[in-house]
Amino acid sequence: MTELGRRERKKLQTRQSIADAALELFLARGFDAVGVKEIADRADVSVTTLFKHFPSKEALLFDEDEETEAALVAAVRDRPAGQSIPQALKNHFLSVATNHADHPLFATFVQLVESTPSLRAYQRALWLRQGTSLAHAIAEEIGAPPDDVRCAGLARFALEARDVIFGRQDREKVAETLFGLLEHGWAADQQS
Amino acid sequence: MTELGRRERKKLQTRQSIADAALELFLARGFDAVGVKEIADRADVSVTTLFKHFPSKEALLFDEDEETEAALVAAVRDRPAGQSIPQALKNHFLSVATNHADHPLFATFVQLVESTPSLRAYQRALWLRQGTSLAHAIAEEIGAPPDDVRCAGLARFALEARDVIFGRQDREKVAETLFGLLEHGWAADQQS
DNA sequence: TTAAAAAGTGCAATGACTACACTTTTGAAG
DNA sequence: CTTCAAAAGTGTAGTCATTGCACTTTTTAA
Repeated sequence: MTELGRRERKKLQTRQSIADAALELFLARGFDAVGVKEIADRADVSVTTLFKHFPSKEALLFDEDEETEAALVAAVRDRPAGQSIPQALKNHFLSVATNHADHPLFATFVQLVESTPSLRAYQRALWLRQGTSLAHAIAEEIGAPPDDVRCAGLARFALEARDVIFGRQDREKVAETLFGLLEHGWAADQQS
Repeated sequence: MTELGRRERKKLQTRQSIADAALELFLARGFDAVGVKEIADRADVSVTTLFKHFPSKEALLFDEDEETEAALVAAVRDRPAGQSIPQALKNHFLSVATNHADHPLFATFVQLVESTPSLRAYQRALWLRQGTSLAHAIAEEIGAPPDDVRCAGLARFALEARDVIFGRQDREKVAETLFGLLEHGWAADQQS
């Protein structure tokens, strides 16, 4: 199933070297204080090659986003019977957040992103893209047309809530409050 | 009250020339196809001067934002008695949207922003900033502490809703749906 | 009248990103 | 095993937004 030839392996390895170099340098000295050239040097590739693997400097930090998106959709689709969609999303975000809190690097990573405007913007853009997939997943789940406004709205509100949740310390309580807000309106004239 | 000396007047005039030149060129040829140099030339100022008036190329298009923010806060604060806050916000956005729909330039402007990623990102960042003022206004209105999570959430959801609303044609219906979602949750354990 | 603050200028630099023309490596077909 | 086209990588030179600097010209206010 995963038939990777030498070529593909080397390519992935190069990509990984670049991403690793970037992460280390960014964490050590901050996003704006590190130039693309320096990252390329440390990964022992040319700047041109770096940009063949990543579309922008910001992208160097955000790699595993198909997984994130798949997990998000799965959280909605595979939620336990009887659980509402907002509930499922709330639980998903909380579990992701606490999972990450284990990883010691992660706190630093979040801090880096939060403190760098251009990274925040980039991350938001990525989330927005996930918004449409999430909206589709929700729509399918309740048997609505894929571009249903209600579903699109819930999706965007939920992603917005995630943004707020990750920025706070008292996640549990915040999540409860925000998704509570959505839960009632969602349940009002919709079952599931 | 509005004591503007010659100096201030000239400064404003320069600023306006730049903004005008930028708007014309961007509308005519698109954001990415117009260089800062060209704008400066048309406004008959140096590039250096341009950047003394505006912090970035994107900022050339978004000028009147203190007004926007003030109007937003006012919409909440001065809403008719008995009207809920989500209702007030919904009405505000709809009236702004239809007001703008009159102005023929505005449709083109919206189109320009929607179709240029870097402009969308910039606009979102501006809205986020308004989010905190709006949250404060809401909190004050219901007598909550200024950093109340519930209010911050409602504020962000509302601004998100605005984003969706402006991107659609059937604004009225969309607004009804989205703010309906918020209305119920908001009313659930909160009066006003 | 005059000196300091503000507005504007041109120049040179930085840093992200791209186009280009080039070399090396690799997969696969014969 | 040879060969050859695609893929991966390189270096150079460029564009474009943005900033620092040292400078000139206004404008204000004492």
